[in-house]
Amino acid sequence: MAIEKNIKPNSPVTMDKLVALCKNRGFVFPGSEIYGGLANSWDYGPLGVELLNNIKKAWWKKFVSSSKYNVGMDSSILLNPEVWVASGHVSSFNDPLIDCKNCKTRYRADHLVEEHMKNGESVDGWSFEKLKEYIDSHDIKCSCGKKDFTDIRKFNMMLRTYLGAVDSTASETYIRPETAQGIFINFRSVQRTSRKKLPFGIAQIGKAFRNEITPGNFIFRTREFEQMELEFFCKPGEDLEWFSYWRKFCFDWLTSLGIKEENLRYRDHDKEELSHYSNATTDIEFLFPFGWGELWGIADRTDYDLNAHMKQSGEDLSYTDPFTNEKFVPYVIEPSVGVNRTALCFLSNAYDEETLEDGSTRTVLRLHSAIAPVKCAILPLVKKLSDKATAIYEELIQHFECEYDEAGAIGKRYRRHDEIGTPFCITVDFDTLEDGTVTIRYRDSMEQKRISVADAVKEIENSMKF
RNA sequence: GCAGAAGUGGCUCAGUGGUAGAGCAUCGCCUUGCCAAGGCGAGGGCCGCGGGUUCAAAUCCCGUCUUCUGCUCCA
Repeated sequence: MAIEKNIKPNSPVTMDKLVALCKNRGFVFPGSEIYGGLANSWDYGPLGVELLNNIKKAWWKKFVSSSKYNVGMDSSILLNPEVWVASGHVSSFNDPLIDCKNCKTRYRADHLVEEHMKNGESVDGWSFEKLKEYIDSHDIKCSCGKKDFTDIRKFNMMLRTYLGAVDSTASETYIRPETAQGIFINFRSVQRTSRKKLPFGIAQIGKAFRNEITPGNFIFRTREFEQMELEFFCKPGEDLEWFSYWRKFCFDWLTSLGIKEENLRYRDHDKEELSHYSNATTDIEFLFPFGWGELWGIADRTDYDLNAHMKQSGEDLSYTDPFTNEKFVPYVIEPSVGVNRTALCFLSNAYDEETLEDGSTRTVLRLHSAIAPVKCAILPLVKKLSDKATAIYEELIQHFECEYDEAGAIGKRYRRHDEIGTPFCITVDFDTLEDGTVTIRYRDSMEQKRISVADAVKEIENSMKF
């Protein structure tokens, strides 16, 4: 990245620094690197996968395990194509694209025709054949002067694949662009088996794929990404109340894990911006190094999805209130957040540089213990203490993620762990051989104290609560 | 897709026609008794790829690929 950007006045973080740190320390690598790369794909290394897992664990704990309302599920990535007809994904994102074979400029065929007709008439509903015929039979040229267009092709945001061994006989299907539909189509089964009464929610973590025209900003927008979604079903009329509830719940989850409030804001969509299915939508935005960006979308989807699936499938997805016998189609509140985007949020929020008294600079990731990939580093003060330190290391990895490092000066090893966000370092010295105590050193304050190994374990485990 | 920029060891880069370099990083040994960069040594590059010019190309020319940034678009 050529341009250094930093729009956060009091933070030293830039995208360049984050990308470099991620690559150098094993969080995130450019995808398919040895083959020259693949645009906007990223692979997660040893620290990156821990970070992602910790984020998912923390979300699941708050939204599922410790929630009295919600249950989890895991639906298939490949679904019957009818699902996407019902959801509107097949029809409503279907641009007719046409390319000039000469200069490679890309146009939207419908725009070309409308522009040529110059009467403000809409060509909505025209078939691709009709559009192509109009273009061929009229004097429509590319801006390069040539009239040599490709056939019209539809651009759909969904990635497609074929089920079945032979392409020609296989059926075309889609790779899911969101996890939500997998929940809606299982609504009845989950409700029946979990015996949940309204209001209740179904949560899912999983990958989704979108053929984005413009991906970018590192792991912020990629064609393959992971979502953490909750579909919360409630009675019509109670939806706006629950909408507010989850809106705040999501915000609090972020701040409880150390995301600074000044880096967060709500952005309510106004009426014109609302999608066709939504009553109300709020984004929780985070101040990324490149500017404010959507992190979490909380939408009141009304009964749109369940109705659509009822219509498409002919199945009854309504709910009967066991107390009143009232039968209705539930409304849905959907808080949806991207895992990868959240990882970028945590990294960016945690990144700090400190100038110490001796004038040197310390890079430190102030990650919450629950999120930090490594909770504790075990460091022998000098190599002679390796045996004892190794024994302690082997004990501690039974409790949480630890790293052992004996290379180089002690101060250098502290700094290495500051840089990857390790909240605690345990140093083994000669007193350890005598009385079993170690030095625990804190990433944020750089202070240290004597402690028994057992107490250190307790303290570290405590710090992971949120 | 368009426009701009860039591709030389893991990273940052120097090298503008004549045997591929530096710093940092990595690894080994020594040193090191608590906040990095002390000593010695080692590994690691078809200079993105292909073609051309030349006695000779990382360097000049043409093509191509890839990446990044911006734009178009966006549930």
